[in-house]
This record gives sequence, structure tokens and C-alpha cells, in this order.
Amino acid sequence: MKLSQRKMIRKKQQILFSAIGIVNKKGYAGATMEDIAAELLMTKGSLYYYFKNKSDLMYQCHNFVLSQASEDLERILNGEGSTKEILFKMVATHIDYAIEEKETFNLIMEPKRFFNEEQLKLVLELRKRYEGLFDQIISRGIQERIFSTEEPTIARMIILGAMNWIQQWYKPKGRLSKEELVEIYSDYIIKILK
Amino acid sequence: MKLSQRKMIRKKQQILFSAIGIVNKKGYAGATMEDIAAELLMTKGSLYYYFKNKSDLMYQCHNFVLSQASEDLERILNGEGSTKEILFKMVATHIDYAIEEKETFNLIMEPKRFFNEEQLKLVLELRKRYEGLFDQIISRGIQERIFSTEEPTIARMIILGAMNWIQQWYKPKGRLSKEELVEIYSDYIIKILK
Amino acid sequence: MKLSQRKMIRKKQQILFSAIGIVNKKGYAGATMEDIAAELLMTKGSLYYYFKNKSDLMYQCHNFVLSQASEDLERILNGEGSTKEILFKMVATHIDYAIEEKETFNLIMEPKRFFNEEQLKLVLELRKRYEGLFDQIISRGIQERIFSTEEPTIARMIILGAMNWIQQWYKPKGRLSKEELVEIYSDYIIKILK
Amino acid sequence: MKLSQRKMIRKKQQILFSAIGIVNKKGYAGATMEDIAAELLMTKGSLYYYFKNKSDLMYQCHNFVLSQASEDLERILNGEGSTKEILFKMVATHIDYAIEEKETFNLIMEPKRFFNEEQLKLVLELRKRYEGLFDQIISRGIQERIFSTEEPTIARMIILGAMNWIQQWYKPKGRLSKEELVEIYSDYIIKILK
DNA sequence: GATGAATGAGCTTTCATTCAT
DNA sequence: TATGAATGAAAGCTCATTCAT
Repeated sequence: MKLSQRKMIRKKQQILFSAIGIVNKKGYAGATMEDIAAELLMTKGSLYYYFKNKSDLMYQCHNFVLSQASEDLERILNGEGSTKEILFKMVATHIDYAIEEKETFNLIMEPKRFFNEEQLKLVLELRKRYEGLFDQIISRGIQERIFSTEEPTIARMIILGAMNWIQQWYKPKGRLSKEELVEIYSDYIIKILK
Repeated sequence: MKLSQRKMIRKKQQILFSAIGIVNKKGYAGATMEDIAAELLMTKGSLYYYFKNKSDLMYQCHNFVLSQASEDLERILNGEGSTKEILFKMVATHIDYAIEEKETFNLIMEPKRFFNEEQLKLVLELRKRYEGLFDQIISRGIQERIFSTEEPTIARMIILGAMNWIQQWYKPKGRLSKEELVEIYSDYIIKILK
Repeated sequence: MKLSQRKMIRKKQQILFSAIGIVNKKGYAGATMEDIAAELLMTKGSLYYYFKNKSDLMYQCHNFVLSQASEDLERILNGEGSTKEILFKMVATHIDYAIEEKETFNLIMEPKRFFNEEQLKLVLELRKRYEGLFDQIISRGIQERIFSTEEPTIARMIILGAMNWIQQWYKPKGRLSKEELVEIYSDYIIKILK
Repeated sequence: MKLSQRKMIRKKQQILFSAIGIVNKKGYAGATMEDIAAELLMTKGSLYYYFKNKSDLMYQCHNFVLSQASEDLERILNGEGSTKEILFKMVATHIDYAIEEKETFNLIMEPKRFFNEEQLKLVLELRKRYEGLFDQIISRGIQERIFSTEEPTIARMIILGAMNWIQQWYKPKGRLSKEELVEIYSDYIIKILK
């Protein structure tokens, strides 16, 4: 790979990071190309050298965060530890993303409103992959007779919903630290799966 | 109250209903004053006779739906039935609102982005009141020794999160009917509180 | 028809006239919404109250001029006079439009570049109708044995091309007045059709 | 001339050819520097090493094609054959350019819009030279008493206009081949000059 | 010579908001 | 009360042009 290509990629990532930050603050619609460029001391126009249009940039933001989270989970899933321990780690990771990457990670927003058909297809695939990782650990638990749940898919949805909801009320300086939170959530999640 | 005032109120409500419909379809940002007016065969300009600005209208939409939901829950809470039966009814009601009034009811969106300080204060109060109703039934269950949960507030958040999440994946023509869904969710919720 | 509608139509026409003027000076691509609005002491934004977008406005400009020219020709065609006299009048009218309404009337520009499919269909129909009027007078002449031309369609194209070309070199203060020009052109056109 | 200069010239011509191709497809305004560079696997920036700016490049495109056409006509004019035969050949050549080099050759567009004063002067001179070639053959015909036309300049304009117009309707797969077309046109042109 | 990268002016378009009538 | 009309700020996007390397 040529130097220039590497530079290109690095710059793209810089922009992505900047954009992710802005989007997490202002949401997809609220983030303007100007905002994003300004943080990097660039001009609007320059962004278009790296990304086809806003939709493309937004898509890649979501993509990036979600892919990264998926990789993290996969690493955990394929790593050491008992099923329960792995589930704990996955919960911790998910909650972390949900809190720290709020909007970009946001699995809540309606993607149809922001993405075009092609992008949408990939986004939905990515999400499926991500959710599938939770399905895997759940079914592993069922096989090991640790969990016994009749509707594993619904259970997973309940669990994800519960975790995503945290970003609505979580405040860094609240009564509970993130670690305590994860602890408590994990316990409840085990209850759901029992 | 004078006739003209009553007329005013009725008209306001008409607009509110129209707006709620539009917002549920297009989201807060996506709904334009034009859209809302068009559905009532009015003109944009007229809306400003009834509402100070878009923010005000949006606020009142959210307000209206949330208040109504609160009233519904209060009626259930103060009505007949065992604690479990009441919880079931509350769950059914909440899920119904979450599905049918999607965006307007949406407790997900960040209110800071749309509402000004004054509005925000009231919105947050309203939400507190709403959440409080779930807290009440939970604590009633604890007193009756039906539920035993160490972190009732967190439990409530988990429950609400799980329920709100439904709107992300629920499709009217899916495998499960709304009634079956409520049934399953209720069972899981009991598990959480046990 | 209501007063407001009539006002709307009148304003639309005002804008159309202004736009036609600008387009005739700067061409379709060169005319900006700002230019057009400025001439009427309006703002860009206001134009969008009357026309969906620039393409729509441009289309209606071309449409308007071409329709008017067609009507003029039809009136002449259905009016009094010998075939030759009518042809003379038609030539005079066409040349007048070609010179005075240059760009807007322009049958030269490639419409595919400016108009969308739907508009294009109508534009091409309109043009066909316009050209058809010349075909009619030619075939009338052939029936009357005044003209004898083996390829009447090609003859018509030659005639139209010759006339449209005038706008490339005509200058109001040139050696020949518009009237003299028409005279000379008519004679040559007769030669072509003989 | 140094090697580097010759290289320069060759490269310039390559760009010119590429540009001519693009312009013939998209028109003067529609052709972007990017488009032109892309076809040569160059970058936008590089074009500026060879041409001062877009206007300059466009000018040289037009220039090049027109000069070439002029040379072709001059060769014909100074070559063998009767006046009529020469005229036929000139007509064939012109029609060929008009069809194949459409936009670049296009004498239709208003040069004032694209070219600066200096360029304009040269363009107009070039055109004059080109038109003059037709004037020459016409006046030769008049001297030979083959043609008899009172307004030879106007006749020439009519003839050129008629020929340029072909590009508006000509389709390679139409009823008539280019050769048949030339035949028919030549006959009509003789009529005009008689 | 060539390029990658950046710029900035200029364009179209949207939309909440205002206000005379 | 209601509306038609206008406004202006702000957004997304394009592209000729520049320039350090």
C-alpha cells in the first residue's frame, strides 16, 4: 500500500473520530458538515474529498463503532472463561459503548431515516451480527443448563433494551459507578435467563 | 370559561392530534410545520396562533401523550386486582403506548435537544411521575413479599428499557401478536422482580 | 377562481418574465435563483413559494415562450392569406422569437441536460407541435402545387436551422433591419421549397 | 525545439483530445476539470500545468477543432474538381464535423459567455476565416455563373445554419445515412444558391 | 512535472418564523 | 382568527483553483 493511501486512511479516520464525537453530542441530524470540519480546523468542502456526502460519513461512523464493538464482543466470546463470566464481560462492553459512544453506537435511531437502501442493508446486517453474538452466549448457557429460557430471542431483546436504556439516565457522577452498574445489571440479566 | 376559550382549546387539541400523528411517522426533527398544518387543511402561519413555536408544539405533544399515559396507569394502579394483575395491566398499557405512539411517547429521545429549560423541567417532572407509578407497584409487591429486589429503581429502569426497546423491532404482522408479546414480557418482568 | 389564486398566477408570471429575461441573458445554467429573485426585489427563498425548484422554473420558462410562439403560429396558420403570405408571417414570427427570446425559446440547447424525464416528454411534445405547424404550411403549399419538395421534413429542418442560426450573428444595429432580414430569408425559403 | 517542449506539446494534445471528448458529451459548462483529468488517469491539479485555467482549455479545444476543420476545407478548396464538386465536399466535411464533434465544433454556443476578450477576438477571427472559405466557393460559383444569389453572405449564413442544425436531430441509426443526408443537403444548398 | 490535499466562493434547497391584511 | 406571502439563516454540495511537496 502506498504512503498516500495510508495517509488517506489515517485522515479518514481522524474525520471519523471527529464526526463520531459531534454526532454523540448533537445526534445524526444535528451534526453539520461544518461542525465536523471545524473541529479538525478544516473547511466543509474538504470533507467531500474523503466522503461522498453526509449520509456516507454518518453511515461510516455508525459502521465503525458498531464493527469495533462487534469485534470486542467476538474476542470475548472466543476467549477464556465460563459462560457466566463471558456474559458479564459482554454486558460490561455493551454498556460501555452505550454510554460512551451514545449516538453513534445508537442502535435506537431509526436507520431508515438516515441511510439509503444500500447502506441500510449493511447496517442491518451488522446489527444482526452484533445481536447474534448475544444469542450465541445465551444458547451456550442453555446447552450447559445454566440458563433456561423459553424465548431466547425475546430474552435477548429484553436484555439489549435494558442495557441501551441506560444511556437515558446514566450520569458519570451519579450514585453508582459504571462498574457497580455493570455488576447489578449482570445479576438482573442472569435472573432473566434463569 | 367563555365559548371562545373552549373553541381555542378544542382547536389546540385538533392540532395536537395531527402533530402527534406526524411526529410518530417522521420524528421530531423530521416533522415540519407545513406537514402538520397540511393534515388539518390549515396553513403554516395559523399554527402560530395556537402555539408559540415549533418547540412549544412538540413539547405539548410529548406532554399530552405522556400525561394521558400517566392517567391511564394511575387509573389501573388505583383500580381493582392483585398486584401482579395490576402490573400486567400496566405493562400492557405501556407497551401499547410505546408501539402505537412511538415517537411522541418516545422516552428515548434526548429532551435537551428539543426543549428549552422551562419545558425541560416540566417534561422531566412528568417523566418522574410516570416512572413513579411503576415504582409504586413494585414497592407494593415488595411489601406483599411477592417481589424481592434489592435495587428497585434499577429494576424499574431495566423494565422500562426492555419495554421501550420493543418499538425498535416490533412489526404488527410479526410472529407474535401484541397480546402474546405482553404475556411473555410480563413473565420476564416478574422474573426480574423475583 | 379566487382572488388569491389570481394573484398567485400573476406573481408566477412576473417571476416567469423575470426569469425569461435573465435566462436570455445568461443561459439556463448561468441564471441563478438569486439573479431571478433580485430583479423582482425578492429573496431567493420566496421563489420556492411559487416554483418547486429551479428545474421546474426553467422548464416553465421554456414552456411559456414555446407555447406562446406556437399559439402565434397557429393563429397565423388558421388566418387569412395565401399560403405564401402565411409562410412569410410564420417566418417573421419565428425569427422574432429567435432573436428576442434567444435562450428561452432556444430550440438549440439540449433539453436532456436541464429537464427531468417528465418535463422532457412535454418539452419534446411541444417542440413537435411547433415544428408540425411548419410542416402543415409546407404540405399545404405542395398540395397547391406552389411548392415541390421531395423531402418535406428535411426541408423543414433546413428552414428551421437556417432561421435559428440568425441569433448567432444578428445584431440589432447591423446593416439590415429585422424586417429586411425577414424579407430576404423568406425569399430563400421559397427557393428551398421550390 | 527541445525534447521537453515537444513532450509538452504532445501532452497538451492528449489533454485536448480527452477534453474534446468530454465536452462533446457534456457541453462546455457540464465538463469538469475532474472529468477531463480522469479520462487520462491524471489529477485535476496536473491540468493546470498545461493550461492556465478551464477557460483556456476550453478555448483551445474549440480552437483546435475549428482550425482543423478550416484546414480540411482549405485543402478541398485548393484541390481539384468543379465548383459544385468542391462545394459538395465542403458540405460533407462540415456536416461530418457538426455531427462528430458536436459541442466542441459547436459554433452555436455564445462564445462571449465562456471566453475572455483576448480569446474571443481569436475565436471570432477563426470563425471568420472558416466562414470565409464558404464565401469563397460561393463567389467562385457566382463568377462562373453557376450560382446567382443576391445576398451571398446571408445565403452562406442560411447554409451554415441549416447544416449546424443537423446535430439537433441526427441519429446515427436513423432513416438516412450520413451520406444520403449530405446528398440531400447538397441539393437543397444548390437550390439556395441558384 | 505531477499530485494530493485543501480551499472558498457560489449554488440550490429547506423551513421556522413573521406580519400585514 | 386565519392566511398568503415573504424572509433569512442555515444546510448540503460542487468545482475551479492553488500550492507545498
